[in-house]
Amino acid sequence: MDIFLETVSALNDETRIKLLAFLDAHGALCVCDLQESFGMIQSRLSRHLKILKEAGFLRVDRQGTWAYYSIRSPLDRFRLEALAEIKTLEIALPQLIKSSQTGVCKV
Amino acid sequence: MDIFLETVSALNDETRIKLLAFLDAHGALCVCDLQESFGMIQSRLSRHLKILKEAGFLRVDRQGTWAYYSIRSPLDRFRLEALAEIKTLEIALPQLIKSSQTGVCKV
DNA sequence: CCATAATATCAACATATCTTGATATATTAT
DNA sequence: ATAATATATCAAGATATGTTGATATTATGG
Repeated sequence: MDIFLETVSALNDETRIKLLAFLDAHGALCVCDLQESFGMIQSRLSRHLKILKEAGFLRVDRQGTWAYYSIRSPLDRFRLEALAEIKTLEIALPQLIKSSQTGVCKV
Repeated sequence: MDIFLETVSALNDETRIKLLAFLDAHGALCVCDLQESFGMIQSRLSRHLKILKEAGFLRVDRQGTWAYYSIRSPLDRFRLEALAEIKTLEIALPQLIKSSQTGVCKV
């Protein structure tokens, strides 16, 4: 029950749904990239990523000071279905800005 | 997005998860029965049933003053998967008390 | 029409969640 | 060690959600 509630609770936020769709579309991205792409302040992003990670949706790979977030694989059935459902939604996602690669990243 | 969020939001509550599991197990029940079975006050139940209904999980059949709630059918894929996931959870459900049939129903 | 019963809604309060800005932690380079 | 950068955490305020008790609505029977 608790795990299911944690999963559902993680899905219960528009920002996090967009993050899942975005990461699903673009693969691994660091907080920096997401910050630039979504025009969102860093603490807010960090919080949502943490919630998605703890709910089993995301994995993190740390490389130096960067933290690359991506969709966890494999996902169990329900999370996979949730992600599939999210992909069917017509969500306006931002343009990807890879500030981590252009060296422009300034928090 | 909005519909998905409404669906997920409806699932984001322990009481409602139990109600779904209970209605799935027992079929159509009136508020009265649920009230007795769950030992829950009527306004609280009514609220949760409304949320589940508006999120597309439940249907209501009114017979006189009674309102019989049951799992809506057919359910779309995601809601079906959610319900399936709920069924896999080991939730302690209350005993069914059909006060509507024993005539004991007193709100 | 009036009373009763089942259900729905409302207002007030409590609790949880989200956002923001500030601060802390961790890693790399000098 | 110090500085700089990326990320994480925290505290405070704003908003949303859940619970309760009271009241409203709707249908039935006398």
